[in-house]
Amino acid sequence: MKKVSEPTITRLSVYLRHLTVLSEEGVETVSSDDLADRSGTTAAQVRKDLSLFGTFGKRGLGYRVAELKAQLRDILGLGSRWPVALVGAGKIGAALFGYAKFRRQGFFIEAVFDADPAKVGQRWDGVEVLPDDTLEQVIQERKIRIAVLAVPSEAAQAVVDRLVDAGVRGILNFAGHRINVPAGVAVRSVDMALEMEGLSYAVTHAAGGSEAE
Amino acid sequence: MKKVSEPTITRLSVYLRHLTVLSEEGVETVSSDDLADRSGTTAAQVRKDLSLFGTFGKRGLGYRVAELKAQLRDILGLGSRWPVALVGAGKIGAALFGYAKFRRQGFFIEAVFDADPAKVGQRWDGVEVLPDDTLEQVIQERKIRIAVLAVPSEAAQAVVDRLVDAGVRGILNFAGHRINVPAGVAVRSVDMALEMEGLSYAVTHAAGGSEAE
DNA sequence: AACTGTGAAAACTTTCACAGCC
DNA sequence: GGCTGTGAAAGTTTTCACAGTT
Repeated sequence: MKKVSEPTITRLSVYLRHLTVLSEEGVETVSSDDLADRSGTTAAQVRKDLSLFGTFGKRGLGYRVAELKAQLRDILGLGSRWPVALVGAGKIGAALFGYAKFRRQGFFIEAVFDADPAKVGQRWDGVEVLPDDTLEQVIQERKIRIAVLAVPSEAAQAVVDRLVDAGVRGILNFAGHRINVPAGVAVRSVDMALEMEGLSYAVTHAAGGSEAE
Repeated sequence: MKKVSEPTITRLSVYLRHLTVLSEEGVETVSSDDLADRSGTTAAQVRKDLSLFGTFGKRGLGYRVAELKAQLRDILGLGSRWPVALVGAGKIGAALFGYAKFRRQGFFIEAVFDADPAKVGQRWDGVEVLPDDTLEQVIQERKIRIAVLAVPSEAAQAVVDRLVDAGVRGILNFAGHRINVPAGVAVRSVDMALEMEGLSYAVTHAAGGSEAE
C-alpha cells in the first residue's frame, strides 16, 4: 500500500462520520460530490482519497453507503474494540474519560493511571484509578496499544517512554509538550494553547479570508 | 504582508514557547539551528518562517532571544490581554476553564455561558456562569472577539451564528462537528474522535514510520 | 446521462545551497 | 568561521479535466 498522508486519514474519518449519518437516514448511495459537500472538501478530493485504497464506487451511480462505510471502518482499523489507557486523572483526564464519542467509535478507556495517591482508588464509572507504578504491568496484561496522555508537561516524556516500552503504539498527547517516540509509534498532539495563539494571529490580522471546519 | 500558512503560524507559536524558556534561562542569543532542534523542525524552516515577517537575525550571530520573542509576540497578536468567552459549562468546558496555559499567554475566560438552568449562577473561580440568552449582550459589552465552543455538536452551528453576529472573530471549536462561518472569522477545531481514529489507522497499519510532535 | 478513477497540471510547502554579512 | 536570508529545486497535496463504465 502506498504512503497515505495524515490529512487524507483525517478526511476518511470525516467521510465515515457522514456515511454513518446517511446510513441511519436510510440513504443507500451517495456521490463523491454529495459526500464532499457534507465533509467540507471537493469531489475530486474524495475520489482521490478513496482511490488510494481501492475502487469502491460505480461509475454513473456513486458509492453504496453501507459498503463504503464498512470499507472505511476496516481501513481505519475500527473493526474491533480498542482498549485504551488514560494517564493522568486531572481535569482534562476526567473530561476525556467522559467523552462519549470515544466509546461510540470503539475506544474504551479501560485503565486510568495517576501518580497522586489521593486519586488512586477512586472509581470512575466502574474503572478504578490505578497507581502510576502499575502502568507497565496493566498495559501488558490487557494488551493496550493506544494511550491518552493527560499529565503535566514536565512528566510527559518519561511517561511516554514507559508507555512505549510496555507496548503502546499510538499516543494522543494533551500534555502541551513535544514528545519523542521511536519509529513505529504514532503520536497525535492536541495543544490548545497553540490553537488559541493561531486564533489570536488570525483575529489580529483579519483581512477577510474565511476558514471553515 | 504575504499570505502565511497555518503550519507556519503554529510553528511561530512553538518558537515563541522555546524562546520564553531560553529567556528565563538567561540565554541571550540562539541560532536557527538550535531553535529548530528544540522545536522539532529544520534550521531552514525556521529561517524561512521568520523571513516572512522581517529580518530579525544577525549573520554570524543568530537571533537575540529577547528581541525575537518580543517580535513573535507582536506578530501573533499576543501583545495585550484577550478576553475570551466559553460557551458550554459541561465537563470539557470545565477542563478548558481550568487550563492554566491559556491565562499564561494572555487569554482570560471572562464569560461562561450555559443553557442549563442548573449550571447558571454557579461561580467558577469568581466568574459567574451566565444564561445562554445573555450571550449577545455580554459579548458586545465586553468586546469579546475570541470564543471557545464546548457545546453538544447539535447546538454548535446555532451558537456559532450568534457568536459571529455578536462580534466574535475567532472560534476554538471542541464540538466535534464542522461549523460554517462567514469570511473574516477564523476557526480552529479540535476533534478528539478524529485524532483517535488517526491513531487507530496508524497502529493498525504500523509499518515503522515514526512521527514526532 | 450520471458519475467514477486517474494521469497531468497547478498550487503549495519544505529543503537545498550558497552569496553575503558579522 | 559562523550563521542568516533567500532564490531555486525538490517534494507533497490538491485541483483539473476527461476517458471510461453503468
